[in-house]
Amino acid sequence: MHDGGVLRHLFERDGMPVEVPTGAPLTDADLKAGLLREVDLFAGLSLAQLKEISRTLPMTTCQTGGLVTSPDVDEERLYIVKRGRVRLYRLTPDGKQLTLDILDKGRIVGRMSWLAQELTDAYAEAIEDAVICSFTPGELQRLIDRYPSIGLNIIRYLSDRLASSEREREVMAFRSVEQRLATRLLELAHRFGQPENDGTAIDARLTQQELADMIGTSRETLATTISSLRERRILQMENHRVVLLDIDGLRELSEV
Amino acid sequence: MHDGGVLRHLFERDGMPVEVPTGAPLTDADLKAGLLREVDLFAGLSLAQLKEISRTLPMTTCQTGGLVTSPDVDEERLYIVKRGRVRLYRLTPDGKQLTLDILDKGRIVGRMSWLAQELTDAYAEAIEDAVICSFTPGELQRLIDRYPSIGLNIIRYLSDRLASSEREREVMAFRSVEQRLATRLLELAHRFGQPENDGTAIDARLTQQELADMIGTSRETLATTISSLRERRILQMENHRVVLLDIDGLRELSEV
DNA sequence: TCGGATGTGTGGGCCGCATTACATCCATTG
DNA sequence: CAATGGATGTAATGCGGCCCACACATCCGA
Repeated sequence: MHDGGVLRHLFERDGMPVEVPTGAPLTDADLKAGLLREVDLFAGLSLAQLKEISRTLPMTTCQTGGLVTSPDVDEERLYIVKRGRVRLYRLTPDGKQLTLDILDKGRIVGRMSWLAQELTDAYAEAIEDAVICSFTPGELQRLIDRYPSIGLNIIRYLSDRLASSEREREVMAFRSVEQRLATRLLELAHRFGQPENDGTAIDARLTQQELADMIGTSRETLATTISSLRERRILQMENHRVVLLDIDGLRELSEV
Repeated sequence: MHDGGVLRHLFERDGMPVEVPTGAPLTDADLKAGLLREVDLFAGLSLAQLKEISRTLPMTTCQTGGLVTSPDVDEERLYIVKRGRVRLYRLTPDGKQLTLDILDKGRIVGRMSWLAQELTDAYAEAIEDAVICSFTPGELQRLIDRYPSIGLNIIRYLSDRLASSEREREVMAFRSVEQRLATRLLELAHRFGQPENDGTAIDARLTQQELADMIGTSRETLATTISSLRERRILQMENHRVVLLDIDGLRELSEV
């Protein structure tokens, strides 16, 4: 098993203060309002309203590798990613990880008794330096009372997540590793892809272990699958960058 | 593959009117309000408000085996189960089914562009005679405007579903068939169990195929797993009824 | 300069499970 | 009453993928 993550967890669990929502709070109101603007949760609000909101919300930074939150944190709180990327994952008793989602700008995680149970057993780790903003349940309640559209935005967000989560269940149940990998790479390309001379690069540093955790397989199996796809000129992968060379071929694999 | 479901789908797809929200609408306002009362969605509303609501909502019946709705239905609509049980499942291109959830009293499914994408690719089939009530997006919007607590109830509901869906992803990724079966049986017992002289019976007619679809395995593998558990005096299963004899043993299996 | 981490590539053994192929054993229904 | 079709039990076979055990490369910090 890949012990990096696990050991870090154990370490941090053992009384070490979780190092995270600890960065220096940002101060510039306009900057903060600008960041909020890109958040789906606040879609439909005016800039003035965003400034109003941003005055009250603490915004913190979290550096790569830090835990934004974990099941061990008792406090109920909702986190919104403003900048950077956060990996949401579950940890099995024997140390295996399953990455549930990569959250970027505008996405939310958290746990509140009356909302968002999702994080009950999931860890959230910054995989890039991230700017995070967070609420308590009370603050969120106030916001919803004042701006009802926020409630609707939450509904929309949760139901998107639910739809894709249930799609994943089917994929895990019936598809081979190669098919799951193809599916996942296409999705990553859709979300983080950028054209490159000879194909589409996925703009994220990914180790093979991380990819394996996303599709629920072992590091070794993933490596041989990648090799096979590389031989077939479907993709290439070097120093943590994946470049898709034959999107159509990949799509064909994923759809069989 | 078990073609019962598939053939029925094909049949119904081919222009046959989906036979479902077609039962005679119920008329007694008090009865309807009583049914609404048990629905989480309307938690927190007074009986008078429920009567008010029930006047406007169509309530229909759907008999065992009927499809409440399917991805082929274009209309956007939200369904609430009042009576009976509805099985929510996905269908793969090659005819395999994965049961996502069993919905009973008070649970909702549906698809709306601004809410509840969940049903985008899922079928909902009554596995017992059911009473269903449904909204259009407009009606729901009106209800939320009038009774904001409904919006919060939806959020709570979706986030529950999301949490359990993501738990399922982990289970599918890492657990053996026996472990998945144990986990699922415990969950079914929790939701539908009733004590019996020698154990806990699961109050639902379940074929082995249906159980297999719930945990994403084949009918044959499930049969041998059941046999093994039966030999170990952990459960018994006869004419579509499962009785758990050794809950602790089962829990031990599921937790390893 | 030398370990020690950390990431990658590959091969062999083993086992879980999908698949295939039957054989019962009902419950219908003609 | 046979006949049909659904649900069940079980055994043989093959393969995908996990686990283990390496060999190697790169990038550190001491």
